Order: sequence, then C-alpha cells, then structure tokens
Amino acid sequence: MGRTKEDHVDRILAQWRRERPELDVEPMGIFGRLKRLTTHIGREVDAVLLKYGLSSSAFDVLATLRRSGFPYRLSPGELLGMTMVSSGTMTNRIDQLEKAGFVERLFNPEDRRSVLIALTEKGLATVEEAVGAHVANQQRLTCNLTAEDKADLDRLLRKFLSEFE
Amino acid sequence: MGRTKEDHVDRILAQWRRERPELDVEPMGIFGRLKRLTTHIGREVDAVLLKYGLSSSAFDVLATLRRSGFPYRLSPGELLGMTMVSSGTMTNRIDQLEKAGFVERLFNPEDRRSVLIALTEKGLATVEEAVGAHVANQQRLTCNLTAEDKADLDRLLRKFLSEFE
DNA sequence: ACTTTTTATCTTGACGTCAAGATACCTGCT
DNA sequence: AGCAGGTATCTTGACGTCAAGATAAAAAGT
Repeated sequence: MGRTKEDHVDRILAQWRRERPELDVEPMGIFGRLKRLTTHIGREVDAVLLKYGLSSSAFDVLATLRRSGFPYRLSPGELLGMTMVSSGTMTNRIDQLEKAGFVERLFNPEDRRSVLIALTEKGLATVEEAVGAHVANQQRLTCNLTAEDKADLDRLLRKFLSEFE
Repeated sequence: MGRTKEDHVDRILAQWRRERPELDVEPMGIFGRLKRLTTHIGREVDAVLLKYGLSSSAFDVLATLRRSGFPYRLSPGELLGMTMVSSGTMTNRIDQLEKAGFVERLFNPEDRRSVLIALTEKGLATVEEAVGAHVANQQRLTCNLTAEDKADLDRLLRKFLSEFE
C-alpha cells in the first residue's frame, strides 16, 4: 500500500503526539509544511535573482513597475498597495534601487507631496531578463507536480488565502 | 457556474499576460499565493504568541525543547538540525531566551565544546500554555477548509516539499 | 484667509536573519 | 606525546523588515 515516506514534519508531529496526545496536530502539519516549503522556495528564487544582481525584495519592486505597463512609473503609495510591506520598507527598497541605478525618482509638479518611481533603461533591461529566468525557475520547481496537482494546489491555496484578503 | 472571485494574485497574473503574453504564469500564481498566505499566517501566529511574551522564533526553540521530551534539554547543534536557521541565528535566539529566563545553558562536563540548552520552570510553563493556544489558533485558521480540503492540501504540500528535503 | 484634518513620503531605532570567520575543544594518526 | 584535522559554538558586520512618528503639502471646514 504505497505508504508515503516519513518526512521532517511527520517526525515533529510524532513527538507532539507522544508528549501532548490530546492536541489535534493535523493543522500543525499543514502549517509546518507551508513554512518549510516557503523557506526552500525562497532560497531557490534568491539564487536565480542573484545572477541579475537582485534580491527578491528588489525584484518585487522592479517587477511591479514593469507589469504596470508603459511608461513603467508608479508612486511609492501605489507600490505600497501592491506589495504587503510597510512604508519604511518601501522607502528603503526604493533608496537601494535608486542607488543601484535601477529606478529614479521623478517629482510630480502637480502634487509636491508625491513622487513617481520610474524604471531606468538599466532597470527595464534587467527586469526583462530577470523575469524570464524567474518564470523558468518557477516552472523547474513545479515540474514534479502533475498538471492536476498544480490545479488542485492552486485552487486550495486560493480558497485558504481568501480567508485573509 | 460558481466562478471564483478574482483575487490579488489574479490581478498580478492578468498584468503579466498583457505585458508579456509569452510567459506561462501558472506556476507564478501558485508561488504568489503561497507567499501571501505565509505572510498572513505569520501575522496571525505572531499575534497569539505575543500574548505569552514570545516571538515565533522564540516559540520555535521552546517548542522544540518541549517536544523532545523530559528533561527538555538539547544541545545548540541539535536545535540547529531541527530548525532551518543558521548557527549565528540559533546563538542569538538562545541568548534572548536565556536573558528572558526561559532557558538556561548547562555545561557538559564530558565535552567542554558543547553545552545543553534546558527549559527552565518558567520556560516549560510558558510553552505548555502557548502551544495549546497556538494549536487552537491553527484550528481556527483552517476551519473554513473542509476535512477533504485539509487532507488534499497536506498531501500536495508534502509532495511539493519532498522535492527539497 | 486661516486653521484643521488628511494624505504622501521619509526617518529612526530596534529586531531577526545570514554568511563568514573566530575560538575552543576533541579525536585520531603518527 | 604531539600535531592535524574535525567538531561545537559563538562573534561580527551587513541587510531587510517593521512600528511609530516626523515632515511636508494638499484639501476641507469655518
């Protein structure tokens, strides 16, 4: 009977069952696997983006600008609304990207509180290449899952996520 | 035809399809949802653990000691092997927990390179309470998923994770 | 006009993490 | 016995993040 091999999370759950048998640890298995999976994926993603001189934080910003379409400009506030980070974090990301020459800050003459963050030519060229490699990497990482697995996983994640947003 | 509502990730994918129609973005949907989900879950988990004065990093260490069984002692190296963090991170976690009185360092007379990290009485009492609340919280967060959903999700995550470990 | 409130962005200080290397000790070879 | 290499832990310096608050400008109320 195709018994699946015991993994790291199974061992953790077995310990809890021994020590605290009254706890229902099924959800803990899901959360544990989610967390480990995300850590592994983060490392794989970082390794590819590093080839383009980008951290995944930096890539997030450049990719958000790129997919917003020509002329690849958004305000910090708009970037903020698309990226689940705090305003301080976004300011810091923009500062780093500006120092590296990937984006520039354009002043908005109509509202001097606000600025526009624009991809530079270098930023555009970099993100165009990086996003291709990134997507190829994502395909590589999911190639052991069947088409049905991927569809099911996506459906379940969407349902789970809908609880939060 | 129960059409599912468009979510944040759908909007991102739609932008990429417009801007770079040659890219196959199905895997990107999975990774995007995984990432957002993990971020939301992390916040919910942190909120509960905070009631016990614990960060999720601190809880990880205390929980690892607790589930290892009586007398709740492990070496830093053993803790390291169970937690996906670097040795510097583990040293720092132990330092903080020691300062807070949750663990103590016991010297090993048989091998003076090594020490044992032991739960204090306060550490044990705290983690016993916290783990109960944590598990209850995990159940709350998954209560919108059916039993079948949870089993399917766990199976798919296990399969995906097996690629990495 | 002038004050108040809201909006947009940036600054600060603290924290957790990592990679790389330092330190101290043990073990096994000669 | 003495030394080479391996093991266990800790230190350092850099980075990314956040919460909270500061700054500046626009909008709304009077």
